[in-house]
Amino acid sequence: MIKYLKKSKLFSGFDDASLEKMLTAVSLKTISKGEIIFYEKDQAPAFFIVCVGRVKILKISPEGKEQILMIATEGASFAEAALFGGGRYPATAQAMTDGKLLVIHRDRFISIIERNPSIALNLIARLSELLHKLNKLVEELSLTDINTRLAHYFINIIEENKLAEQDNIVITLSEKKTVLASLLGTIPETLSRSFKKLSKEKVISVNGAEVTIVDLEKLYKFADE
Amino acid sequence: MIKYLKKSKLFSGFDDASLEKMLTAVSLKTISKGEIIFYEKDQAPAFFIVCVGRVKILKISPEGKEQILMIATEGASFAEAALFGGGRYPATAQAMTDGKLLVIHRDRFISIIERNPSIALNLIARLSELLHKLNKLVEELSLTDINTRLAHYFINIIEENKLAEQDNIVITLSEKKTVLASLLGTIPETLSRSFKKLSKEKVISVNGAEVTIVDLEKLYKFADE
DNA sequence: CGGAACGTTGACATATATCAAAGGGAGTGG
DNA sequence: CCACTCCCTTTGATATATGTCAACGTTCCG
Repeated sequence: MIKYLKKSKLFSGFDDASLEKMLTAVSLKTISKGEIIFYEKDQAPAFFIVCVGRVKILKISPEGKEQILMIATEGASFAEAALFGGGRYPATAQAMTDGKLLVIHRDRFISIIERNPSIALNLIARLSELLHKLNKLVEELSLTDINTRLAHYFINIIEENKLAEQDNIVITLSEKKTVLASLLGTIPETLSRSFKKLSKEKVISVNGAEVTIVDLEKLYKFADE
Repeated sequence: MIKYLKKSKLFSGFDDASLEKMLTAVSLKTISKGEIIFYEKDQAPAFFIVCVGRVKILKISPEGKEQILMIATEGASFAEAALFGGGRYPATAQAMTDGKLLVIHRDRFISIIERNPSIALNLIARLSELLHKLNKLVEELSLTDINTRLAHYFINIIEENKLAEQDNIVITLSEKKTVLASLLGTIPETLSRSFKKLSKEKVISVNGAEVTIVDLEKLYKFADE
């Protein structure tokens, strides 16, 4: 399990001795595709790190519309914040694939960080990062239309992977369009129309899950609205 | 300044000796109504605690629509998360009234918490609380209509102040309706119509800034949609 | 008293959701 | 290898919520 701890953002950079201490707070859990790991409002005795697989964190409206808050991939942790504020999970977690999770148990973990400020600092950094992301999501949901959000999505990918220099930027969508719709706060039909719109405006061209950036400058212009 | 530190959530419960240590990281700042304390994307050398007055944290769209993320009242801290993720403020802060702020300087504060796990734990709790609130905001923006959001707003106030037992629940709005609109992710015209709708449905009755809950059960029903 | 900010109302525009239908693509079983 | 099914995706017609713009009344405060 130490191997997995090391791969996670939260505990990377620690020496084996520190990680050994963590082990008392950790167990392993196998998940299968579609499985609900926890429901919103469940009691929160633990948080998780993804070793293998992918997990989505989501909210569901009474009418059944789904808003994905984040997708946790390998090495990512989720539900860290549930340990403190209120002790309940603020959203639902569902496995998108089969996989394995590290389960970090609340009480033991807290007593560990009480004595290990550097772990606390890592956690603080992680929570800050989450806050930034949610901040951004709020901004997009409240202040921008879907075309803009889609443009932002591409720009993020381009910047994170430093693709801007290339001549031909091709992005292979890592999510099904249905899932992407939910990430962007909309539904597949609307997303499909947004793809069409950006295509018609000669900003991108789409072929299944392959998106070619035709006009990067225009893409930035779209994102600015 | 120790007095103000004690009043803040972040540092309440500490003894004077611990707070003395904090003083090396703190200075005082006077603000006047309307003043911009920082802009989104500014370099973030510090975070703040409100001693006197009220501050709003907001995002602005290119078209000028404003989304308030939170309103910091006396004792509240804001922009804590900016110290870590990226070092820039993720939103703009503006004084709603004249007031005074404690300014907690980044580098000194970090070196203090490196040696004081209990301060780190408090900070973690605070960040978790913020995450919960943003989570909720995302949910509302993405999944519910304005009538529902307004109902939620009232229910929150009722539950926070334990008003449910009273016969006649009267809420005096602590915000101008323009501000409330921005908090709920909408504009004054739409909010006004929402007030009207809830009034017509005999859920509330409105007289200026005084809102009387006419039918609590119905209010909960509205919030459930 | 007068002006500025706030609040409401109406007519209208627009973005997005909803509903219904149909076309692929991938995988399965015969 | 074909036929079948399931799920994803797209498209069209329509409904609805919310934003926009303009006008007017109201309150607040210098």
